[in-house]
Parts: sequence; structure tokens; C-alpha cells
Amino acid sequence: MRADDQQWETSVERPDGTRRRATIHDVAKLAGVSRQTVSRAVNDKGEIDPATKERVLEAARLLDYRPSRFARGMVQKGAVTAGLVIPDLMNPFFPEVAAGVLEAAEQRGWQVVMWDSRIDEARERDALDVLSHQADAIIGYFKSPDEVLARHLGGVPLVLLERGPQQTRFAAVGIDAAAGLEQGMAHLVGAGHRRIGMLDGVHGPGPRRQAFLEEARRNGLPVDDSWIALCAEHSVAGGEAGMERLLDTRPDITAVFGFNDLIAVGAMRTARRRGRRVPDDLAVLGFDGLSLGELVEPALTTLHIDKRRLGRLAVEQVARLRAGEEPLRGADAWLAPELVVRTSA
Amino acid sequence: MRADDQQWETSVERPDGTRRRATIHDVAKLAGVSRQTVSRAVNDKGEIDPATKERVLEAARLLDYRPSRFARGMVQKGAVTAGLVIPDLMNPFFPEVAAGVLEAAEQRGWQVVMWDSRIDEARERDALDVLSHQADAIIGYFKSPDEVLARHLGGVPLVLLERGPQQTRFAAVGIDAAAGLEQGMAHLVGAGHRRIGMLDGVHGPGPRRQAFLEEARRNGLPVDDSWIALCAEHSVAGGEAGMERLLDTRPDITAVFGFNDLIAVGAMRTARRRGRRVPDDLAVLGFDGLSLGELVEPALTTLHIDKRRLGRLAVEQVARLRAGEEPLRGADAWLAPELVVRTSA
DNA sequence: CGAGAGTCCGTGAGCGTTCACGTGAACGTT
DNA sequence: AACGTTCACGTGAACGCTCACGGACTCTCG
Repeated sequence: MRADDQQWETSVERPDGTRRRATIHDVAKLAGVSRQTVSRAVNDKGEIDPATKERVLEAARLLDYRPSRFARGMVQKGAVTAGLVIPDLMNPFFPEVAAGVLEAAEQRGWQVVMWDSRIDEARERDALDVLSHQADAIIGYFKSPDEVLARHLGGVPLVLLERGPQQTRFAAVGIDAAAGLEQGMAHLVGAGHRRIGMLDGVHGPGPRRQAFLEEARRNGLPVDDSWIALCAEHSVAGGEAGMERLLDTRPDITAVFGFNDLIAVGAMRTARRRGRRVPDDLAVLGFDGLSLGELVEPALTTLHIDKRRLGRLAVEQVARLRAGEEPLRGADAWLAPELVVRTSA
Repeated sequence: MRADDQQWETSVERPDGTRRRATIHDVAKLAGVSRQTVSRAVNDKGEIDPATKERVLEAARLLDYRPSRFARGMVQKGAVTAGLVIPDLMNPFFPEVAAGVLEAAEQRGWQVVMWDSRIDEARERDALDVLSHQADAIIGYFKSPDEVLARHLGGVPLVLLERGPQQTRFAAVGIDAAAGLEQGMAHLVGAGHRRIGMLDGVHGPGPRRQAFLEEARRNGLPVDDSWIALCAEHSVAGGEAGMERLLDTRPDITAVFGFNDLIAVGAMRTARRRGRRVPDDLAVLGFDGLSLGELVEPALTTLHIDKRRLGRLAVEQVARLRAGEEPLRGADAWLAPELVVRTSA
């Protein structure tokens, strides 16, 4: 085999000398049959002599022919592609949501193209610009406001993850933070805690903080901003740093609620490093229910979310949008967390 | 607005009464312009009067027109789609690899459609059947042998993850288990360990076990199958169960090497539950370098892999295949793990 | 006032498939 | 011998879009 054999085999010469991918026509010519016969061979349809079929396939192999998915899509309708935009694949929460999306999509025969926005609004827009051209619907977490999304959406249906109904005019699925915090606070207050802090996430006052404040008020606890510290990132390190600050401003807290499990784990680590026993001196409550929480010490008490279900629900929401039906609203689209009591609180 | 307005607005009636999605032609007709002008408007090209552009966009909005990505793809070449097949999104290892793939793909302007095979060969084949039609190249973990892959591939370039050069004729990128085990074993033996067991993964004797045996021999340690237990799944639970059996058959071990970090963590838990202190009574060594390992107690000593880099490398490998270049072989495509000593060993 | 330039818009062709037919040959049936 | 059937294959059209043209119209300026 000569060195340039591969070049010769895998493409076809143009009049201008450049090379292009082989088309069905090239295969037909080489095999001495019509396009239709090539189509029959490669698609394993009937009505073809086994011998010619073999000859066609050989020609296809030689030219490294692969049907254009675009040309196919033109004529065969029904291939659905959903876009999925995830803010941070390193946070174990999101792969699990993604798994739910993939599972539901597979069942429906859809495919999903994935995008990691890495919590960057510019990358969010890039994702939308691409996916609005390449996907039939988009599911995802977005920081950008509705108007920006709409501008980069070009009319493609969108299902937002965890953006409250008051906060968006798009269809959405999410988590009922209030229902979660109610359980969580009841647990902490029931254990005698009155001085409860919160380690909030980076995106400013969201539903979780709001629910936290609401429940604190309902339980007659002292509430003001001094009980809340912001974490620069939604990670263990972010939680560690946030907890440092919270303990500085509020050394008297006896319990802390973490925006998510990662932050809560960070809080535990800082607390112990600073000489507080968990849960005896300081109770820690997480939010997410990562399996990681069972592995740390002490095991993390948390408000568990069925993340796979959230993903499946998002796909169902997309299906409704596509069918022209009303999207799910309220409790059907808003999952309630479940308190899982382990040892950290 | 009447109840059927939405129907009317979002689709176009066919002669036979059914409805289809609006095309560029429908928009042109409604706006009283030509297809080309519609194209100019929706693609934000120049050479169009702002007023007519507005009129066209309004018509497009009314008909809920979105350009067919297939028709676009037909004429505008260059959109590359890669398929990524992951065995288990719940294992934190794989999202990190995926993140690397997504990162590199984004840089090249490619998109990636993801598939979770959930360690099921039938699902692997489904993935290939779909992706071979919809993707320009495929990256992934596969259990199925080469012939099966080839049969469902239809000529699409494939880059295998972690399948050794001797084990496949496809291009691949992976991890140099031997280089890792050399460091790991040196560490354990250097600490005085002579009776070292292994918790192997579910897929039978792979490179990691082979490297383990090799190094054990090189260090003059006793080696036979009694020092190895199989884990039914690559998870903490799998590691726990495997460790139970290993401690039953080999109560005299002083160190154990886990197939991956999850299994190693499981091993630690079982060891401690059975009254052995880690690392004093039993040293535990992991493989993967999940960030989880820093969080458990004691912190896991492990052979760390740059998983993102592995993902990026896979994309680079695909790029080579597509360019007709020789794929990377040897050290360039086979990442060496790095021993990260923490406290478990 | 006519030539040239600029602005806006339309026309035909072509992208690579598949689908619904149409055709011709070989074979059997009455 | 005339006719239907089956098999293997080919032909034209259609899918929805963009690109390279070209045409009409307005504006400017010598």
C-alpha cells in the first residue's frame, strides 16, 4: 500500500483539485449502479441482489462513504435533538440531573447535545447561539435574564431548570425550596437550635435564601444579614471559606444551613478545623442529597432531591411544549425535597 | 384570541389537512417577499431594508418559523458533531472526562451528543446505531469487542477510551496503569507492606489487575488469585462488598489496592467496620484521584489521573483521525497517573 | 442629463438523500 | 401463446435552505 493510498481512498477529487467527501453518487458510479441501489445496500433494505449489495458495500468502503446526516434529515423527519446546558459538570449534582435527562431522552428516541457553560454568561450565550441552530429544544440552567435568553433563542422552545415561575416567562421545572426548608428548619428548631446561620450560594438571594429567611421568621428566630455568608463558589472550598467568615461574624451560631451539600461539607470541615464538634457544637444541614454526603464524617443530614427525576421532568416538559400542550406548573413541576437525617444535624 | 389561534399561528395547513412546520417559503409568502429576503432577515445579513426586515421577522414570529437545521447543514458545511458514550454518569470519574471532551470540543466549535450506556452492551449498540447516523465521530467507553463495534459503526471514526493498543485496532487514548501501579506498589512496599490485596473491577482481568500482578511479582510479593477479590460494581457499595470477601479469604493482608477510588473508599469503610484501623492496620490505595478522596476519612491516597486531559486528548485524537493523520500512539496517548499521598496509605 | 455607484430584492441552481413510482427481464400458469 | 408475478434496479421529484448572480430602482456628480 502506498503512502497516499489513504488519501485516494477516502475522498473524491473535485474539478478544482480539492477533495470532498464521497456522496452516494460517487459510490453509485464506482459500483456501476444507481443511487437508489446504493441506498438500498447501505440501509439494508430489501429488493437487492446479494451480489450487487456486496459490490456496492465494497465500493462504499473504498470511498469511505458515509451518508450525510443532513441530507437524510431533510427527507426523513422525526429526529429530535435536545440541547442541555449544565453550569458545572464537576459538581456531582448536575451529572445526576443530566443522567435523568439522557434517560428520558433515550426513551423517547431523542438525542441530547450537551454544553458545559461553566457558570459563565458569555458561554451561556454561545451555547444558545449554537443550540438554537442545532437543537429542537433546549433544557438548562441559565443565569442570564429572560430577555437575553429570548434574544439568543430564536424561537426554540426552552425549559429552564430551577428558575421560579415568578422569575421567568419560560417553562420551567425545579425544586420547592420552601417545602424543603420547612422540614429542615423544623428539624433544627425541634433539636433546640435558635441561632441558625446560612451559607448562601454565589448567585445572590435566590429561593433557598428566601425560604430560609421565611422559615426563620416563622419560627421566631433572629434574622438579618449577619446570619448569612456568601460563598464565592458552590464547592467544598467555597463552603470552607464562607464558613470562616460566618464564624467570624457570628461565632454564636449553633447550626448552619448550606446552600448545597458541597458547601455544607466545606462548612463541616472549617467548623472542625476551628475546634467545633459536629453536630454537638454545631449542626450542619445540607441541600441536594449527594451520595457524597453519606461518605463524609459525620454523615451529612440533608434535604434530598431526586435529581434524576428532575431531569426526566424537564424532558417531559419539553415534550409538552413540542406537542403544543400547556407546560406543567406548580407542584407537578416543582419537586419537594425530602429530609434525610444522618448525623451532622 | 380564539382557542385555535395557536394552531393557526404555529403551523401551516397542508392540502390533506394535516399541519407541518412553517418553511422559509411560508414566511416569504406571508411577508410578501422572496425566500432570499427571509434568509437575509433571519440570518441578520446586510442588504435589507430595516422595515422589510421587521416585517419578515414578524411573519416568522407569527408562523413560529425556525430554519431547518438539516437544510442549513446541507448547504453550509463544517458543523461537526461528536458522539460521546459514557458508561455511568453517576461515577464522578466520567463527568470529569466528559468535561474535558466538552471543553476541547467547544474550542474547536464542535458539538457533542452524549449517551449514557449504563454499562449495558445492548445500550452500547443502540448508542452506536444512532450515533453512527448522527455524529461525525464517536468517543467512548465500550465493553463490546472490536467486531461488534465495527458492525454498528458504519465507518464512523471511533476513539476508544482506556482500551489498550493490544486490545483494539481502533484509535484510543487511556491510562498507563503500569506506570501508576509502579509508583503505588513502590509506596506500599516502601512502607513495609508485603501482603497486598487487590479489589478488582467487574470487567474481569484488565490492565490494572495485570499491572498489579506484574508489580507484585517484580517486588517479590506472594501472588495468586486469593489476593484478589472482584467487585460486582464500580461503586462504594461494590467496594464494601468486595472487601468483605477479601478479608474473609485473606485476613492477613496489610494493604489493599482498589480498582478505583470509589471501590477504595468502600474498602476503607468495610475495613473500619470490621475493626481495622486505616492506615495503621490496613493501608488503602485508590486509583483515579477523585476529589471525593480528599473528603473522606482518612483521606485517600490514590493514583491521580488528569481526567479532563484524558477527555481533551480524546478530542485531539478524533481531530487527527478526521484530518487523515496518524492517531497518537504510546506515551502521547497514554496518560501516566501520579501518586498522591494522603493518609490512607 | 446621463453615467456610475449604491441599495434593495428576486431567480435559478445546487447541496445529498429517500420516496413513490416505473421498467424490463425471467419465470411460472392456464 | 398470452398473461400475471416477482425480482432487481433505475428515474424524477421533493425536502428546505443558502449562494452566486442579476435586475430594478434611487442617488450623486460631472
